[in-house]
Amino acid sequence: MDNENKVTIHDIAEKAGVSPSTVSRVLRNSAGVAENKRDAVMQAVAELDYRPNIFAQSLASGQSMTIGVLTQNFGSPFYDGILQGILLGLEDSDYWPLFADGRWQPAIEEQSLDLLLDRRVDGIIIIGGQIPEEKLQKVAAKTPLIVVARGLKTMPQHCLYLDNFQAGYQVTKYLLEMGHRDIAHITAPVAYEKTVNDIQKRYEGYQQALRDVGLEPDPRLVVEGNLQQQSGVLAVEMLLSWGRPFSAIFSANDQMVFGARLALFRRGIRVPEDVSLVGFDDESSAAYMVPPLTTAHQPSVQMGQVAAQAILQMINGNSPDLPVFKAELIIRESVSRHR
Amino acid sequence: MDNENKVTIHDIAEKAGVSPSTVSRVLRNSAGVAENKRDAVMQAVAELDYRPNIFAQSLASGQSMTIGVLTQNFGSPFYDGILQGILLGLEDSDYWPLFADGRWQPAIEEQSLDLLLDRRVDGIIIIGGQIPEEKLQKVAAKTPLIVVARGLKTMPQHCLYLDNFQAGYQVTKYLLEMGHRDIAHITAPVAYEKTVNDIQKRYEGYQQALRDVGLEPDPRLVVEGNLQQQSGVLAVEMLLSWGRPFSAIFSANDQMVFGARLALFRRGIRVPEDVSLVGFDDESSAAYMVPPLTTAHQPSVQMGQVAAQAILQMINGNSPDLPVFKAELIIRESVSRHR
DNA sequence: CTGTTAGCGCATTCAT
DNA sequence: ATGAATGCGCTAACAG
Repeated sequence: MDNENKVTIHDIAEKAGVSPSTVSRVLRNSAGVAENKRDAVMQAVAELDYRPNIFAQSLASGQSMTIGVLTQNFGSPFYDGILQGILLGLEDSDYWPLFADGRWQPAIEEQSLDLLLDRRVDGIIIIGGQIPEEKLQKVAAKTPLIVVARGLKTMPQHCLYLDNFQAGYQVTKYLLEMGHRDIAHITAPVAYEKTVNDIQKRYEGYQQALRDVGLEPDPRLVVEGNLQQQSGVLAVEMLLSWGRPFSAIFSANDQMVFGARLALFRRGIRVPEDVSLVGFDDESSAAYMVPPLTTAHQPSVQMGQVAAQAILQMINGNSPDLPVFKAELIIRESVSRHR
Repeated sequence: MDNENKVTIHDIAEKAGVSPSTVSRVLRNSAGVAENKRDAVMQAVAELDYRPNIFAQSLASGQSMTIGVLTQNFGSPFYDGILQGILLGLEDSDYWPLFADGRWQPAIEEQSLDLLLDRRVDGIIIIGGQIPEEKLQKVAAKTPLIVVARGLKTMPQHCLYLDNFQAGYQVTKYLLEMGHRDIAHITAPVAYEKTVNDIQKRYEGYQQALRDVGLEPDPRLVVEGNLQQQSGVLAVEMLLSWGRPFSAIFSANDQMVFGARLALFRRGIRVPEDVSLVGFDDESSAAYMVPPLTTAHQPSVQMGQVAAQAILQMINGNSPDLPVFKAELIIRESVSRHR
């Protein structure tokens, strides 16, 4: 049942005329070895196409040379960006990512985390999710841990996230500067609060921006969706039915803004002539909507990369300083100046 | 440096009053064990929270219980769908996927494949890509292999793909039935032929459909893009500059159709009143474009799931029958009846 | 059915 | 600097 060439460290030791331990030394660069022997070993390795057995290595060394990565959903643009960044950040190291998908389900998430731990990963990167903070603390006590896209109160030194408050503030401020006063907001429901408090933060930023210009946030301008596109459609329907006039909509993510766009289209409401639209996430298709959508870009790839580098540092016993990331407003054509 | 509770099979053997091998037997279910002993073992396992050391298991058994998955690009909708399917298909097994990203670069791809092999994966699923067929043959000779989204001439029994010819044919036929006669097509350039011959197949299906109703394909109606959105914009510009009238555009993927949509918008050409539009892939945002886009759905999740199940079968020594998948036309509002 | 005995392939002492 | 010896934790072949 076994495949692979079965050449072991002994074979190359024999061929190079040295002992197995010496071979191990040159391979791991763990001690000085005479030049000529080193060369002989390298040559033997090349000739026999020797591949170290990673299980034996791990068993003997106690390290798996893998980093567990727990994401919530393959196929989500923001999360995928982080994954790509992690791949980038791990590229020049000898570590390999081991991915697991929590599928937004707490039970699956915890189970996946355990499986990752069973796989004896050397470090763990968790992207978002809703695993209880206590559990994460336990994990962090035993294994290097970085949590991306989620701010944890009790363990900020493990978190890498976007300043969502300032992001929401910034978007709203932009709309205000464009002359809008009646700005609707599509957010996520209270039930999601713990999960995606990112979304709540954006909402808070929105409120603060309004207050800072003397406007009181109007609950009739705030709708809750479930972050999916379809809920954006419903959100606009809801908003319209409430009868409270608005000249702009700020959606907490791009998915819902897509739905909002469609709903407006169905109603014959023009964008941006009648209503301006701003999303969040800078999904790639946002730039190709009709009209192209203004949105806020999250540096997801960079976040992933930083996460990977940070975890490598932690594995080496350091405590990296983790930056807080900022969103960047991407101005396109879905916002017009209001009167 | 080591973490994890260090309870080994010996500890639980001792606690349960049996030998280590018996413990192994009940854990692996590899042989009959007396009820009482089995219970004692299970209890000890639970009490001590025993976690088998996977390195030792792998070293001793020669199996890694992992499936290598080589994709081309995290964040690509179609590929991500396949990944999700693989996760699903592996869910009830004891195997775990090990992902690698080839990033569309042949060199990286081959390197990733080697790394996967070094990790001693028990099977490999390769999604698309352009690793030479000879190399894949070598790999297949040693390790169970499934290639998804790529049809290989010499090893069809390892391939899982969509019937792209019939898909292209079907889309074109639909357009013809809607009264269109001047149907433009956005495909991928010859340079991509080996890589994504999926795209070529769609093109061939397009041509055949035309011929079957007595129309000769007109080269002035065919443009090449690079599969990215931006190239869809350019494609339409090109088409327009050529001056050959057309009433419909069939794009070989959704990304480019998004670009095409934007280009038409810029030119003030209405969809579908002036020009009908059909994409391919059924990206989630296609349904929320203005107007919602007609496209062809590839059962990517299902393909991934089948791939996973097939690889598990191969690992068990069977040769699974691999189905050929069909695309499904998703009719939305971007196509109108022509005259 | 069950305990004993050998490795699996490598890293790492310990001597030299 | 380098070889020999030991063990990582588990599975499997071997006896009984």
